[in-house]
Amino acid sequence: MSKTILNNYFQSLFPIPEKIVEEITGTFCDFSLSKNTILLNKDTISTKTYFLEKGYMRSYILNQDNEEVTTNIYSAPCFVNDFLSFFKKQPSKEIYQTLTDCSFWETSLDNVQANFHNIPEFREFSRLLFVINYYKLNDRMIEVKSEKAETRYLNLLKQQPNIFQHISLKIIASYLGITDSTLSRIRKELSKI
Amino acid sequence: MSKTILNNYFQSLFPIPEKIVEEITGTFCDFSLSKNTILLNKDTISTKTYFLEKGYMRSYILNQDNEEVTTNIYSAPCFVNDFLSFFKKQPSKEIYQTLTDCSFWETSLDNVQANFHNIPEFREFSRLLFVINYYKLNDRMIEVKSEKAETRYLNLLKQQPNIFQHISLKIIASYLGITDSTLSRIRKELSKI
DNA sequence: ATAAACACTTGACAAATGACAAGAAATTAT
DNA sequence: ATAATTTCTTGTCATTTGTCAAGTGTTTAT
Repeated sequence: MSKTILNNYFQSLFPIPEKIVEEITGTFCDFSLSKNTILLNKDTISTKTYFLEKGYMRSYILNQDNEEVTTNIYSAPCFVNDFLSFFKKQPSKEIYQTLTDCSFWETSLDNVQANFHNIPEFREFSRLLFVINYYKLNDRMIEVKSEKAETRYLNLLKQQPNIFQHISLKIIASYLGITDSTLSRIRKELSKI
Repeated sequence: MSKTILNNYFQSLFPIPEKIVEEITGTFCDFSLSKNTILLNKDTISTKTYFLEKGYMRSYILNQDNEEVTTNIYSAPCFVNDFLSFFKKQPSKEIYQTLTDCSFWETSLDNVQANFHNIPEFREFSRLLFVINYYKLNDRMIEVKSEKAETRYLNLLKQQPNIFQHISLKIIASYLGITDSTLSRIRKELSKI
């Protein structure tokens, strides 16, 4: 299994000498999961960091009424982590589930720690990954507070058109913070124009 | 000016030997701002990291209609950072404003970088700060998507009762993602019970 | 091949929230 | 001390979104 995609991902955020990238990704192992499989369940501690090389995933929580609320959608290539669970060794509140067949790279916390403390470039990379993730989440937060559902749908359609080919509208609706009925009506309205 | 509060904050998240904490905070300088002053304006690059020792702040953005949307509320003691602007040297999209008289500690990116690469304990501390901030933001995201305004208000009242003594309801409403009229009605309804 | 489960749409109605305007109360500036 | 500004409340009405239930078409499991 070639590590090209994984290695390129490291290069894409931050210029890192190829030798160092190979040192970082040396401990990563690959595996695959089929559609609708749970990668990380709630109430479990995440012991690995995951890189999604191919496929689509989501994370979701169950609210008081046991309804699923999609918290994030992941399209490869990207890292998939429950930061709190992985770094603080706490039980995850969210469930991470594949939405298509997926292939991954994983490595352990020990390896991440070794890289974090020994490889300056990896430290910078990790921090950048945090900054970018935080910023994306913050943007979504602003959007959900200040835009109505139709605008949020249109933004998503523009920013991640590919997910509509692979993920059900029910899940996309829950990601947008609306019901599937409402999303259906929004799409109907927009199709009239 | 005593660095006790600042030093204790470092100790509170992660056990760090006192000598090392003093090494970390050695480069921090203090300053004060009066109420309703802008600490960091939009379209500017954040060159400092800030620790709010005393007082209350908020960050907000201006939406298309030039309305203020409060993105975060800060109550001392805590770090106040625009991560993307500070670490990626990009213009900030948000405005950071004091809501009461505030006192701060600040240090430069160069100092943060030196600590990040030279002091393992600081690296761990920084990462933990990111993890905690991300997790809080994620929780708020889940809340705003799955709870109605009244529940969000009650949660805020429970989790941060102190802010209601220092921050106007208009700003709190905008933080909750509702109008001040709606917040006023929610409070009226609740007071009846 | 058939049944079961799921995805999507739609209708009728209810609930939540916003928009706008006006007024009272509190705070701030001069 | 007075005026100006801001904060908070409240009324009326419109808009957005949710709830529940039903129906159709598609996918999945056996």
